[in-house]
Amino acid sequence: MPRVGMEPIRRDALITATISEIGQAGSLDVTVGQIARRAGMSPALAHHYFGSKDAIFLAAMRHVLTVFGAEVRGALAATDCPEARLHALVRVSFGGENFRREGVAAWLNFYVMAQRDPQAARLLRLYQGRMRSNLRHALRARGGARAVPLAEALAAMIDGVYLREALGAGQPEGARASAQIMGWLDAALPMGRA
Amino acid sequence: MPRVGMEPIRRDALITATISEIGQAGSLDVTVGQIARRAGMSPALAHHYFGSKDAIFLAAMRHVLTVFGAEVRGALAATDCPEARLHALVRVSFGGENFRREGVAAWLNFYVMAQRDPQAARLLRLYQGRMRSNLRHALRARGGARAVPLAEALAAMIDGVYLREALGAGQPEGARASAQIMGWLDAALPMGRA
Amino acid sequence: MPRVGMEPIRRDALITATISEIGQAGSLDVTVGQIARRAGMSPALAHHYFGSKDAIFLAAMRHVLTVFGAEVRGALAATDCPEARLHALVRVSFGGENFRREGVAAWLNFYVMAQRDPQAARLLRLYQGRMRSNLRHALRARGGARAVPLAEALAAMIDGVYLREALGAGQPEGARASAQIMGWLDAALPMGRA
Amino acid sequence: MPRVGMEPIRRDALITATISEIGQAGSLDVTVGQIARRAGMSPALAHHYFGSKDAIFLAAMRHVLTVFGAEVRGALAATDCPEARLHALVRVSFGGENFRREGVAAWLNFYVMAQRDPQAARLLRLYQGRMRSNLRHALRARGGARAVPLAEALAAMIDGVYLREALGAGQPEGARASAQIMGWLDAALPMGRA
DNA sequence: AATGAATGAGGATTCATTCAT
DNA sequence: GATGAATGAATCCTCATTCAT
Repeated sequence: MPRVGMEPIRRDALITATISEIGQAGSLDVTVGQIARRAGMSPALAHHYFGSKDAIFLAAMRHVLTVFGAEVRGALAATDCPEARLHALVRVSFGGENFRREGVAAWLNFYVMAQRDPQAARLLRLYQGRMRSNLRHALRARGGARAVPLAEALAAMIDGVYLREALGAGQPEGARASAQIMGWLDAALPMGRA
Repeated sequence: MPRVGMEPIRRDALITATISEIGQAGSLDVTVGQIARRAGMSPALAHHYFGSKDAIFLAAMRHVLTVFGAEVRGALAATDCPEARLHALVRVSFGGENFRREGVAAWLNFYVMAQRDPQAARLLRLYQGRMRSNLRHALRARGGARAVPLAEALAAMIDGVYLREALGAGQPEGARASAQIMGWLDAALPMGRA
Repeated sequence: MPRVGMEPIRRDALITATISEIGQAGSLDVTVGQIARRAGMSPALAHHYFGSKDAIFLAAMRHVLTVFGAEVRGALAATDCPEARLHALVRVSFGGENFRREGVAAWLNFYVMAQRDPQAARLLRLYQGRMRSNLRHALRARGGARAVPLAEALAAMIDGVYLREALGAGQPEGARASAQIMGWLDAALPMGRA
Repeated sequence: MPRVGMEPIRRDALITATISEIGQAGSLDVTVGQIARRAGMSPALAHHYFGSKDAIFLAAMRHVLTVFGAEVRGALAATDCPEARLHALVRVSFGGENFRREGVAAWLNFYVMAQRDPQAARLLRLYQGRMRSNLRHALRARGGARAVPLAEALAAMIDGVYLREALGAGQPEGARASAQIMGWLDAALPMGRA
């Protein structure tokens, strides 16, 4: 039953399956067979479309970061108020697609992958750079000269909370995480302080 | 040339080798053979002493956390001043044994392992619990009622900075990391504020 | 853009591509995909036309032998002088289509194929029989009763030199090979000796 | 039932099995599994001892050439008479270990392997060099200045006859092959002619 | 006529683990 | 105490081949 134009469908299915499988396994110890089965095809087809297991992983990672980037852009487009943009950045980090159990685990494991794969490292640095830059701009109004180190700190804290949520026994809860971060931010940098 | 009383020596050698291998590989994709070779023995002997690969990993993780715990205790024993103890906790987190390249990678991967292995998860939660508790006590003097959420925040931030350093292109730098954390803390909670 | 009457064109393209690929690989370890790609079509079409990989190989072998047979006929048609015909047989063996690097490798590998495939063996024996017969006739004038064993010897030697050239580091050189063979022949059977 | 000191035994068994398997298949299309099974062990053990399939093939080829070299030395040691040495060289080429059905096929396929593997090519050139040198020396007495080209021709013819025997329907017959070669040699270079 | 889609079968290689010595 | 020997199970990947379009 081969229909034409399957390529994008198959690729998407494989990427989704990869993220799910990594999320469920909690590690990159996932076989192409598992991924392919979840995506409803043979392992051979997975190789046909991606060429190698690493390429599949990389595509999955790129997908996660792309989706996240889109969400960030979407959230920032809604307002020009620096304060609101700051909140949006934090909220987006702990909301949406990439904060379900699966996504969190996948994300954490991409950090691991980046230690081995230069392309993965590049992707991750790209994400980090954009996040820092966004935070700096949003903090400028409120933090003035302290915006730069504060952006750094905020970014680190977001990752830290992410890590904790990834390990928590229960379901990660985006709202709680966001609130936590914003609470700390308000403590460190009361509004109208600059 | 089998000698008596080799057991502790062999075990130590294996644990050290495990941490080094994980650090070098940047992931848990490390074979028992590699570990054993680095430890100067046969894979069979490694199994003889630990029974399984997972047991070796777990022992290595336990070792890292034990050493870290000892360093914390040592640092806290030096003073009763809450302020100094706070600094000590942060400094210890980014200094000593577990903040060399290898140690950082191993640490990060133990987080991964904890997603799969309940015993590893338990160990990690133990460490986290102790760290939170220590931070809370040290913050009580300065933060009063806000000690609890602030401890949480500080702990998360420590992990977040850890993550960033693990990924940085260069060598992780403990001093810089400590300074960053303390800077944030001073911003959020000026001395003598409570 | 399927056009009618493509069959012979496609088949020829595939056969040529097969010989090139085998020549380049230096062995029969050549995939249908490689052959088809070089012939400018999909692997599926290659199968459509030949039915199986073995059939493709066989057709290629048949082609090589057919071309060789045609060259022999052409060379022999030029003269009736036995001496000239003898030279022609040798010259043709080391000249033309089948003595370029590719051809030599393909030829050698057809010997290998003949060890497994009865049809290939039959083809090869056919070629050998014709060659022997031609040599015998050409030698009759000069060698008399010794024509039969000498034809055998000459045939063997042609194959032997072929083998050496196939392995030589540089490009196979038809002229040198021919001269070598004729030198031996003149030594064994001086002209006008019979 | 692991006994110590198995390594040489296993290696030998694998080499022998490889030659047999190649001989039987008539090509290098032989799996490590087949070889290992015939050698009475698991494929994993075969890899343990040789590291790769190519290494197994290479060892087998080296073995064949080594045995052949030993037989040559043995035959040449028996006499100082150039004539006898010449006969010995030819006889050895078509006798002994390497002229059973299996050996012939293996030999032919090593030629193929040499087109792909530089190490194999080196081995083969070594054998060819030694053979040529031996033939030259043995021919010097009889052929004088013509020894060099004649050695070349003789070497080529030996290979050519080898090829024919490899393809013959029946069992290769060393005696017949030897007689054939010597007959031609006597025709080209009658004794006492130089 | 032509091809993208799809897969089953197989093959090299790795590795944790066991066992006899 | 220590290790070489040994393997079963898995895993990635390749490829000839088929099929619907």
